[in-house]
Amino acid sequence: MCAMARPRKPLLSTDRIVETARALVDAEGLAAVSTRRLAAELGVSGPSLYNHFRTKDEILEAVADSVSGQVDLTMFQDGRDWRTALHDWAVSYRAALRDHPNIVPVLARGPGRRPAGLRLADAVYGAMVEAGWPPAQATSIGALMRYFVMGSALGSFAGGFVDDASAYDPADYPHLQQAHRLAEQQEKIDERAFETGLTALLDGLARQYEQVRRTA
Amino acid sequence: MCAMARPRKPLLSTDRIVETARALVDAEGLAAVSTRRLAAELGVSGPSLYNHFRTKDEILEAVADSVSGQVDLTMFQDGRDWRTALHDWAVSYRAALRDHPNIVPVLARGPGRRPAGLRLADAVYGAMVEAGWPPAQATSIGALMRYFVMGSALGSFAGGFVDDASAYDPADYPHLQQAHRLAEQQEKIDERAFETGLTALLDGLARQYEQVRRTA
DNA sequence: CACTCCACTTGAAAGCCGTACATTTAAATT
DNA sequence: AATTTAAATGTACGGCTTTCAAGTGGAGTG
Repeated sequence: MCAMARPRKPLLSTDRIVETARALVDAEGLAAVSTRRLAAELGVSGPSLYNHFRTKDEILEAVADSVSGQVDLTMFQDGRDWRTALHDWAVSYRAALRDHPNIVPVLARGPGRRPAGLRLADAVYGAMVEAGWPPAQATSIGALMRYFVMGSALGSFAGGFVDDASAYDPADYPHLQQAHRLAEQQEKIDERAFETGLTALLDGLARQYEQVRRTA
Repeated sequence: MCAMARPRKPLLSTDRIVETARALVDAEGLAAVSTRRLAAELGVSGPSLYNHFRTKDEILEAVADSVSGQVDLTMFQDGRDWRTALHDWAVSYRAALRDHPNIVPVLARGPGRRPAGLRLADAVYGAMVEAGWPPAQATSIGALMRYFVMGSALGSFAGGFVDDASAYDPADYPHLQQAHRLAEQQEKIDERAFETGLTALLDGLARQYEQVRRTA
């Protein structure tokens, strides 16, 4: 019987796979992405994917990279001062993660060998050095900003406090009595915590910058 | 034939399961923990675990919680000023994660309903309020500190940059030429980035604290 | 002491999963 | 025209989590 040979036009392309996978991740979460399910979504049968990717993980990495690619980097070329650029970058970074919260765990594994992820690190590092930071500090800044943005994404919209009040015995957490009620306003809390932390970080870095400049 | 009945003394206990699971995670990573493998490690057969936990995920959550429980919290009762206490807490928190890096992805999903995780949040919140921070800010501080510590753990010892130099085409990331070499010194970079970021965060928060105190 | 009930472990099995492999056919290359 | 390569397929293997009925010893009640 027909063993479905090579079609006139390829049914699959890496781009189509990544795009469909991203849509599936966004809509139903990481756990919903199985090779069979994704293949079905593409109108294709299971192992076909392996003609375009060596492994399922490669697909997820590609999805993650496509999200990294959505982070705006133009602020590093506008002649903005380093502090404003860094702020805007963090906000844009976080916005990209917020748009695709379900892929964050993959992204959080670090830049790895993903081109767009590396481009992020490169842009920050370059801009900081150009702004006058010593190379070692510039490296640190890239890393610590990533820590904060990733942590804020993972800890919040990827599921933080449980909103089921019955999960808490108020007697056990005396101070949280007020705080847990806020679980329902989780979004606002996260937004505020992110802004507060970002401002604090940048204030603190500005202080270090002055010291560095003074001794140079 | 013998269908292995109820033994004189229960072979399993939730504590023994959690302890063994933690050892397995530490030694071989999250991926090595399958119900069968864990059961084998306990000298028991597969589904026996389900007499003590409803799901595998519950086991991992328990492991994560046991790690949260190792975080020192005494600094919040020593009469230390809030800034020093916060610093010491962050360091202790990170140290606990560093001791069990493989469970970090589970921990990063947020405190959920894990008792020890909630106790952490409670302690920080309470200490900040007592130090004079307004409740809303205290909540933010607990969240943003968690963001930073978790992000730093995930982004670094849970696997960051790939150390295979062939992964990078230097032409693509002009500024990273120097930086990527440092992948081999990853640990030192992470340590420094963490310290730099923590100091900056605390400096920034101290500044906000002054403003808050002044207007109160 | 007899008897019932429950706690604990088990083997078997259902229904997923990722992926290796040989196979088929069309396109691309020589 | 002959040959190589690319894309899709069906089948299959081994692993996974979890369910379930069944068996058996201990604990509690009469």
